[in-house]
Amino acid sequence: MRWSDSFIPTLRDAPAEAEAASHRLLVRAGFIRQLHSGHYSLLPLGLRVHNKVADIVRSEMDAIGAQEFLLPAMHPADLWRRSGRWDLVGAEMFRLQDRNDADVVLGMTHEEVFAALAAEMSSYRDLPQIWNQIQTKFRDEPRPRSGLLRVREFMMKDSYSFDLDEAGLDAAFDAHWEAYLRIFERLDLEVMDVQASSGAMGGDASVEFMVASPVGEDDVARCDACGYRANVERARASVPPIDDPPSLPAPEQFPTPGVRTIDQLADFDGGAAADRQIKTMVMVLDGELSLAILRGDHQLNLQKLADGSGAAEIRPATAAEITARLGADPGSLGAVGVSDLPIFADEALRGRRCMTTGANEDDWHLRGVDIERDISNPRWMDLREVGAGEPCIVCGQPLGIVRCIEAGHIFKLGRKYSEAMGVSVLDADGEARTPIMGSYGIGIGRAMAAVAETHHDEKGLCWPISVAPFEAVVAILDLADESQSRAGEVLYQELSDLGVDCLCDDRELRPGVKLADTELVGIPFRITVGARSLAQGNVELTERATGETVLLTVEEAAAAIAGKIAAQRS
RNA sequence: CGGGAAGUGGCGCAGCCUGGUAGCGCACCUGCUUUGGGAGCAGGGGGUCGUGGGUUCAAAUCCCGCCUUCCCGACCA
Repeated sequence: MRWSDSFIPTLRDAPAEAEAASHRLLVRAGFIRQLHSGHYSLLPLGLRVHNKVADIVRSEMDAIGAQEFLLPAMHPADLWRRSGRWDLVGAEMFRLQDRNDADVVLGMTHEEVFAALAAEMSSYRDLPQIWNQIQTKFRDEPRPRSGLLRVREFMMKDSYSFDLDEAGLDAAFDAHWEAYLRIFERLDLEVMDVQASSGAMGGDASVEFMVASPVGEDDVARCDACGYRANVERARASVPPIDDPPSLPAPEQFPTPGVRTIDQLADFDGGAAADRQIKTMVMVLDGELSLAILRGDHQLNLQKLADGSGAAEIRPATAAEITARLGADPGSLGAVGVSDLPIFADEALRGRRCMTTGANEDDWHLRGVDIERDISNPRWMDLREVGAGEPCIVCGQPLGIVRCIEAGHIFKLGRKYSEAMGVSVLDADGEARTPIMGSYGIGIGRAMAAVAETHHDEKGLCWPISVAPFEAVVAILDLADESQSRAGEVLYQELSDLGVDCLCDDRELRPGVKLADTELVGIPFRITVGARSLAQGNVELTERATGETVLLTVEEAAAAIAGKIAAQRS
């Protein structure tokens, strides 16, 4: 392709609203443009990269025996009612009516549609199956952000496995796990496969593929010593035991004028250290007021509460709700004597005695609280969020917390959707069986942004050859110079004939502009054809990633470059 | 949805406080010169100042409403 004929609108300045490096650079280098919040147009260069990412994903899915489908993006509401997600999902799903006032949705994922198709299977002989597609998903995100990293309309490779039993699911799950690691390796993304919360998708096992990046939105706890790693929504650390003094015969109320926080109570004369306090959080779980209690110096992780309680929707209670029900303001709350609300207790409180907590009366606290004795029917679960430096649950070494972009996620789904859609096959004994499903996703545009995020420098993007918009660019510095333009044209032709995905920069611009543009766009190899080297019969080969330049004779250049590129392809 | 910021030509910004009919850099068009790291000179085109209302002789500027975008928190590929 010729640059002079192409639409590659590069910008010297990035739009003011772009902050993430991938966002700024993809806009500046002419890959994407925003249409409105969360919806981006892929320009020709952007689509080339997007296609290459999708091709890599597709080839690895093919390699594990997945069959590609293309399903509708618009679904009848009925399908989502059958799975229960019409009510469950809420505002994140785009919903609309057709001309007959029938409810329809824009698919945010395709479990329902694939499961509906799977209902055509009738024998165990039809299993196992792995079905995938690369399709646009729509999600009315509360907050689109960071360019392609979080959008409302995006291409996702989603695949679904159907197996007769758990062992089959395990095999499909592991096959995807391996395939995903290969995909991210080919994208030159360093991913961590981490234990994750299954969240709203349901199911029991899930693994996320995380790319470390400050612009990510997830935190991963990682142990460098033993390799333990998990999303903080799921990660656990060991909590050193605390030696409690003997308890009082019963909780004792004492005045604490003005004390509203854990810290204030820790400093208060007659108070207690944070790790000897019980923190009481009032949350609304699916509309029901509930208490979550933790050690005073521990943080509640909302996802853990959601997973542990099974609630679909969680929010902190408002001050008004709290006062109406508990009779005190936030800051003086406690679970002692509360018997009409569900109480979720963090494991770290188990067995603790002689603790201090709010009395549900402003300016009063209780001391001498013995948890098992004084708090009625708590449901024990892991609720606390791990912090950096805490001892690893496996080996005891300090954990690190790393900010990450979630690039892929695989789930063991279970039978929720196959059951809802009436998928049933007869097994070898003639018994009806509901196949078990797995669900596996990679966001194509997000992966592209993650590559941009981790492959750039001050000059611009720096694509790995596997997904670069072009593998090489021939930059003819002075078009007016016959010998340069002739040599450049020949080289461009030879490289193209040798199968190199090549761009020819034949624009009549000053050399500085052209060189800066190729660097901004991030093409891995630049062949510079200019008077200086050409006088000796040479052209220059510059590698974008390293800036290294070597001289090659005009005659040998094409073959040498093609060889070099072939060696780097994955 | 809670908190913060911002909407002036394609991009980046100034002008607003103290109202007087819009300006700068980059980009763009024409000509000449220039040509190995974002050229120079000369000429030129392009803006309902997000939007609706109000105040005023007069509004980009002051007041009120709305819309949109971005950033920080709760959700996800």
